[in-house]
Amino acid sequence: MSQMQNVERQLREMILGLEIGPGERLTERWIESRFGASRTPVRAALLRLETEGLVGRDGRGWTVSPINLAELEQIAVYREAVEVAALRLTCRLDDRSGIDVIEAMLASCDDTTPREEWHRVGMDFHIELARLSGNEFLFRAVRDAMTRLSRARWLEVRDETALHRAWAEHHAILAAVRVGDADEASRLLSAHIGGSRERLVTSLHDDRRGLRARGFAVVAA
Amino acid sequence: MSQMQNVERQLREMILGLEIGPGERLTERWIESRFGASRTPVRAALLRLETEGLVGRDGRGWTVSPINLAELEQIAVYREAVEVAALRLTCRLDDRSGIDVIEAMLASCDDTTPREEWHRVGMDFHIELARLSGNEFLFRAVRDAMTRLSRARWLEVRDETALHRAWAEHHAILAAVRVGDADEASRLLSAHIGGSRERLVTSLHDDRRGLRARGFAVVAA
DNA sequence: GATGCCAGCTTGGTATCCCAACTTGGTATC
DNA sequence: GATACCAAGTTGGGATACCAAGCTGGCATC
Repeated sequence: MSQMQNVERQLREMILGLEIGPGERLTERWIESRFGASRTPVRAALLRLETEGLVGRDGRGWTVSPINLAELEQIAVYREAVEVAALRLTCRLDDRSGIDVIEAMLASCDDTTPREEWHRVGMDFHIELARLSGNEFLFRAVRDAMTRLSRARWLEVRDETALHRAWAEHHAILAAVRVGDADEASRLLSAHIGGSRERLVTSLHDDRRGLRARGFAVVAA
Repeated sequence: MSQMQNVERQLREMILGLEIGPGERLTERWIESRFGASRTPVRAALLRLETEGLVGRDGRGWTVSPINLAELEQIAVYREAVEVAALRLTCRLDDRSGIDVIEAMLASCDDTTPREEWHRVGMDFHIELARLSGNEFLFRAVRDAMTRLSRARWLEVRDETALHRAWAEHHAILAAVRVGDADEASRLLSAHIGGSRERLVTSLHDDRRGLRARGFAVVAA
């Protein structure tokens, strides 16, 4: 593994894992010493992460992108458009056996599974579902949207009931895809994403004070 | 203007303008000497252009992305999803006066306008229409898709009639948006994009031999 | 004590150097 | 003539040196 990919991967993990807080300043020299790399791979990593929206330029200098409420709502609209489009493509495929793999993925979570794993699988559900469509651009759009959302997603599900409801919705979507009912699958997916957005925005709004107290920059809608 | 942005912009223009042929190899050192910059900004530019899909890695080394017929078809599906989503958002806005600006943009082309300008305005129509939605992600998705299509678009319109028909469709879409008829606007836009895809693919298929003769790499569907 | 100013430090941007991996061309060997 | 092999060159990845701009802290001035 090259240094470049290494720095990129580790830095992304730190940002997504909130080990570096949203809004925090980053200096190339700090990253350099933190990961034991020189500035060349550091800059490459920053340029990449910038296109993912995880870091941004702050005049001179770099900043971990703040959590932006308005942006999260826009992403929800965006992902609904691309996820539904991908889903409709998938429903028209002759071979939809790929949903079995996704079904198995969902089933891999049980009561003993740590919360963090549920989150990851919940995201992967949407990503893999989009991948089934075979359209590389729709897939990437969903993957990138989920990446951007992932820092905020840990806020979303606190209670078990909401989590299990989401899982039931995932299964229902797969069932509709299995029988090729594009309209029903789309309706379910739209509702699922809408509900997710709703919970996310509400939860984030409620927790803004707490986030700010932890030093995280949160931009209001 | 910093060197970094300079190299990026000039290199992008050369690639989009087919001054560097699809499939051509690029070396960092050649770009360096060509634009009188050092390798640092060159590499920053390449990393950027890679995320735009204009250049790619070829094992070790860089290559101008070939024109990929399958990719173009996938982009057409992708852009239809995001453009229609953006259009529907726009139709729900209270203030849709932005379409006047777009209308004026269309009107700026007449029989004396060079062919290249028609192309640019035709692309900008879709980009600006998406911008009206106010959704940054849908807007960027459309802009990036149009960028990727732009190298192939010059193939599309040879005859005047097809060009004028496209313009008529543009006007019809705007008219539907103006009165807030989302369903009609979406239908027209979908048909417009579908027709565009059809002509593009046909034209590209017919010209593949010619493109290859010019040394351009073209990947079949 | 408030304020203006300057030296020094920090920062990202750029240039340049080094290196390992790979390519290439020629050559010695059979 | 075919082939194995080696030397020289090329390439991208990485490290480092240097620079201009901007920030900071402290000192002189009022």
